[in-house]
Amino acid sequence: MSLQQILEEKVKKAVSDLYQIELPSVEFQPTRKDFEGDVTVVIFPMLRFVKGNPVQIGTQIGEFLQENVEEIAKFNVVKGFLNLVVADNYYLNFFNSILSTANYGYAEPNSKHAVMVEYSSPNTNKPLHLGHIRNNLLGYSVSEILKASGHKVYKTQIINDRGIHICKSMLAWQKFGKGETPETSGLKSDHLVGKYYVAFDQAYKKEIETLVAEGMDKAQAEKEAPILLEAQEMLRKWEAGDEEVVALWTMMNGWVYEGFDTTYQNLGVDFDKLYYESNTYLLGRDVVKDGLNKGVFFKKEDGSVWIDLTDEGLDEKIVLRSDGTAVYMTQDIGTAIQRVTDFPDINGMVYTVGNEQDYHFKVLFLILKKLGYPWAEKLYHLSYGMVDLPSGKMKSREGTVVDADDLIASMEETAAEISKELGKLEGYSEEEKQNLFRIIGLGALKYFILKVDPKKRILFNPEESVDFQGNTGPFIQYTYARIQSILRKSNLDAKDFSTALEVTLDLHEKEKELLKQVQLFPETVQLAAENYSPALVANYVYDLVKEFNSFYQQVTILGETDAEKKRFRVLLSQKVGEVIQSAFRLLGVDVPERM
RNA sequence: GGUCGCGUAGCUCAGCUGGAUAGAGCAUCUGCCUUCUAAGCAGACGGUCGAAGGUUCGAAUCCUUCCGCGAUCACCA
Repeated sequence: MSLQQILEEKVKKAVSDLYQIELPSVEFQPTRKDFEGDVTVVIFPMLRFVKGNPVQIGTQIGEFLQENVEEIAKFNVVKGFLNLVVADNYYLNFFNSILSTANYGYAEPNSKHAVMVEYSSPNTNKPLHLGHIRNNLLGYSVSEILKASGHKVYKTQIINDRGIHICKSMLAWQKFGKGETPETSGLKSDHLVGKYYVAFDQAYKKEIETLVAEGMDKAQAEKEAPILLEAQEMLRKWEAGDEEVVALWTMMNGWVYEGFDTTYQNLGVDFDKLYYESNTYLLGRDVVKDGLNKGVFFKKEDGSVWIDLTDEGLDEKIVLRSDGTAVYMTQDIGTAIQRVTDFPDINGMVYTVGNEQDYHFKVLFLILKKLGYPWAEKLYHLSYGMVDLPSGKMKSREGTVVDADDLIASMEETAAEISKELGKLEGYSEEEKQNLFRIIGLGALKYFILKVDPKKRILFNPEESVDFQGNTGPFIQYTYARIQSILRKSNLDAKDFSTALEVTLDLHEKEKELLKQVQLFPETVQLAAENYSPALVANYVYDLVKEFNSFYQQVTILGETDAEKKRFRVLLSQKVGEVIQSAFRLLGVDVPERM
């Protein structure tokens, strides 16, 4: 039973004994730093039931608790706030109880229903950029958080491997590529494909210019530029299964996948199952026809199929074109159903997709509900804000993107520069150093992105890039490394680490604060899972680390002469290190032994 | 225009189901390495919580209106 649960009962008992009144609930909050105490009971809400002076009521309840509850050592009352000082041995007992707990803070694996998390839905015509990085990191982290909260999780990706965009890259390569391959060009394979996507756009723009110069109006030129018509023709050929086009498509998509794999690997994200739109884009059509019979959808005169959502305050939405072909919505309906078929145990899906698609998902979920799928109630759009540059939106075609691979590389370089300046790595091999720079560079990047509430947009300034000091990944990693250094020097053996501590120890104020923060970890994991928010984990671990550094500065650990006190401080440090590592694992960030 | 989201210190962000004097980091300034890693610690400076009303004993938090920024409202994805 948690402290708060114990106290809630006791406060109710106090009020019942003192005033013969049954309280429906009691309001607690952590005591503010400027007052003495650990937990505060707010008296104001009780005044509705208990008439009287809040200070007097608080004092009487405080006296009752001090006398009747062994966990309460002292109390004081300020205005309507009853501040309770919790006894040291309560915290020591708590610490003993988690001393040997592996994966402290994580719930029993697979104790909750299975969830599928979709993240990263790239187009296959260009390399990944900073926007994809946010998507990937968020989706991966939320998956790990859901796992830690007890869910079984399937990570998935929907790869948009068909459509006009990839045809543009293919056509430009055919026209201007002269048979260039990743091998002959020396370019990373997805970047090579991206190069031709840009080349297409340049050629297209030039053709429009020419047409406009010849007297055509701009809108018409944009529709009739020969190279665009060619690309559209190529898409038709692809849909018709033209061998040559399909072979080119297979080859160039292959290049892109190879490049994506490297980027994913560098980012440290992975997937349990892949879905390709080229396989699923026809899936939804039968379902739509079914829904048409059931009256969920209706057909217009031209043969197109729609759903009327005006009762829900939305518009009409098309689900099938007049020529019978699928739109985005159709294929998403199909994909959702396919996933439930493939993984019958899932009871919920999370779509990690930018907030520009809020409306799409609102409609998609409504349609699935109207089609009568019970699991439609358990769908969640993890909507996140865009990553913008000071110059505005990132645009691949115009080259104003922060490339994922470049960014990762530059983070590692910065980590290397700083490490070199600080010069603490004597004895490390070149390989160990490189590995460390990767851990730190990626840590800085991932933390920078994940600490922000997902729904807020991120402004990324490449000039200023990402900090390595203050509320940052490296700051937290540094604290972990310091703790490991203490553990190496502590000369304690395995038994010292597993034997329960004397509960008669007097706690230093900093030790108590640390224990309180450690105690919050399990509920933080649950809260982060409920809110699909890695930011809660990031902020939690930052507070923990700040608290530890303050403790580290003020209290000697290895220099302590009392053996039991020293052992406690080492063990406490070790536990804090464990929690840092566990929390960072939820963010997909590694921790170093030294730095 | 309709709908949705956001607006907190110069900048980047916290602030749980309403509670005490709104908190961090960066930047600027001041101390602290002959004790466990100074990527650190301690402190100073910095706020009409976009604006106005309302609910409440109490509002950054809930409600309404307005302002600003963004997204969306395609037989695009």
